[in-house]
Amino acid sequence: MVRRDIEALVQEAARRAMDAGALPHVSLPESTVERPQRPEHGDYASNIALRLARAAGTTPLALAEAIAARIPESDIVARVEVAPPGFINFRLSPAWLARQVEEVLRQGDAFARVDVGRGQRVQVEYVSANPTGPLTVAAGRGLAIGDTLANLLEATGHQVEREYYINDAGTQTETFAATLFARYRQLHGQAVEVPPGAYTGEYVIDLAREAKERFGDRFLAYAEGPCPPELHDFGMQRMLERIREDLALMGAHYDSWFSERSLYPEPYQTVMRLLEERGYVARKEGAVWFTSSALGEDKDNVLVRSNGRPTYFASDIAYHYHKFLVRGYDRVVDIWGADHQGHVPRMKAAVAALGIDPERLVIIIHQLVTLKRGGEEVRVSKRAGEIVTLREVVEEVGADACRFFFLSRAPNSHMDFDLELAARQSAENPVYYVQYAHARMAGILAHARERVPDYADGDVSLLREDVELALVRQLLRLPELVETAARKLEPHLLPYYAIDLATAFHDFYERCRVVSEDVPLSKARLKLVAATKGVLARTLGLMGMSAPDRM
RNA sequence: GCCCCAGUAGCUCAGUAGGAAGAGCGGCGGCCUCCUAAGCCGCAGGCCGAGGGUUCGAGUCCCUCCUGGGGCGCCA
Repeated sequence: MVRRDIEALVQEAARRAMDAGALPHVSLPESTVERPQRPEHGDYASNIALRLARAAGTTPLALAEAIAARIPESDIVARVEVAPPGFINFRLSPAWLARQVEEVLRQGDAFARVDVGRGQRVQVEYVSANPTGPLTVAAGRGLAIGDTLANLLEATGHQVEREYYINDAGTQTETFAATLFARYRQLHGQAVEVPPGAYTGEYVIDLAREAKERFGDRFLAYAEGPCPPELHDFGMQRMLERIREDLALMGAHYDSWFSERSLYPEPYQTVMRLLEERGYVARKEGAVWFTSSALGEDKDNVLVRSNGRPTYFASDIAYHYHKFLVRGYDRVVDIWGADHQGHVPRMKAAVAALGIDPERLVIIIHQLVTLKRGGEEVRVSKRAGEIVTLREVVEEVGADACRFFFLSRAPNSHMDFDLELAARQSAENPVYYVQYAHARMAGILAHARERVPDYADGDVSLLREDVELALVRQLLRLPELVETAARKLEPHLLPYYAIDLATAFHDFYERCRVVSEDVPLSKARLKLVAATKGVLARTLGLMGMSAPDRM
């Protein structure tokens, strides 16, 4: 990775400066090299002199000169310059850059991999919406973030498991079942109301109709009681199937599906006993509480209701116990919507109470998606029935565009999604800009198959144009970007890189004819195109998007 | 009232462990005899919400305030 190579040169130069007495012996900052925004400042820049000038008792500029003069020779770097107020700027060697095309081709898929994870076991849990309705647009955002994060962690040498947590226990599922049962009875001509807090969406009526066809009137015998278990399970199963279909539409594939019910009686009972033994449990007002206020939280939280039934929070503690202590993940990443934000501190406190380092649990909160239609806000509530489903949006704008759009904003950013705009602007969506670049490359390679069938012996040292080398520079960014995005758990860096890469390619395309009368040059450029196509395809792959050969 | 998140170009948003203000869209003006014009080139557009502080240096860190979103259930 180039940044590391440059960093090593800087560190070596700094050590030499110390040995020469130009710099006192101080501990060197680990990371000083970055990519400047402006090309005049070179390909990489180190701020080491600015950071050490005070300790060295000299001016940043003088220290920069002292260090720059001691940068070891390297075939990577063509020029080292000192610039005010004390930056050391590096310009990469054109010949070395051109050679990297061979390197990218040789490495293939391995080029996008950076083994910093060392096989660490990481679980990524995302979406995990209740099986009480179809997936909403907000779930799509969680999906895009979680799925891409999982890809990034895999690319950085982690052993990744993607999990969907099925909330198939608890009050919400019962309310859902009760609604279904009421609808079922209504379809049989009974005058019953849906229960308070019911899921009033049309889809529950559809589901009741399905149940009626399948089961006839056999549940009417249960008239006055709660929803019959068989109908309840039927409803859950059908909703889950629906969710699986929606996920598949977005191209998400899970390694495991974890049922909340399966936490009972074990490991739930063990967890409750552990918390009790450790003194984090209190009984008051007929309920069992987790005494999180003793751990610095605002308040205590109920684990077991006065009616004897565990809360969602209790399930979640048992669930995380299972993740860490039964399955033994080194790290767990949960992707939650902002409506669960208040749940984060107590979840961390609970994990800590179980003796697990809370740093091992990373909870990424993504802000909610505000849906708009023609500038007007659309309220979305699963229970109230006004729903814009993820499926509707995917069918309207396509899975690739959805993913790209969801990924283009940092999880912490609020997001407006205007359905009309998304559909209308689809031709100008950056996703097409990026995919079009890939299709163009495929087109060129197809065109070349007849004229220059074999370019394996192409000499990449012929690549000397600015736009050619600018493209190579973009290719070399990918490993750095993958590492950064995985370390910071920020998948939104990928779409921006994809746009930069596509821009560099389009620019190259406009200025450089690839397949021409000049056969040696054609061969060299075909290698560049092939390398770029691979890098772009890998970038799109990390985002879970397709890389079309034709558009 | 308390807690979390955000406020950067007309709009939607980036800004890679403080370091040298960006992209896309929209606007205006150019470019197809040629491997895909879903493309390229140029122009315009900013007191980075406000005010203090730390620092050689702040969009980035700290404090106060303003605006918007989310939370503060024996719902999930």
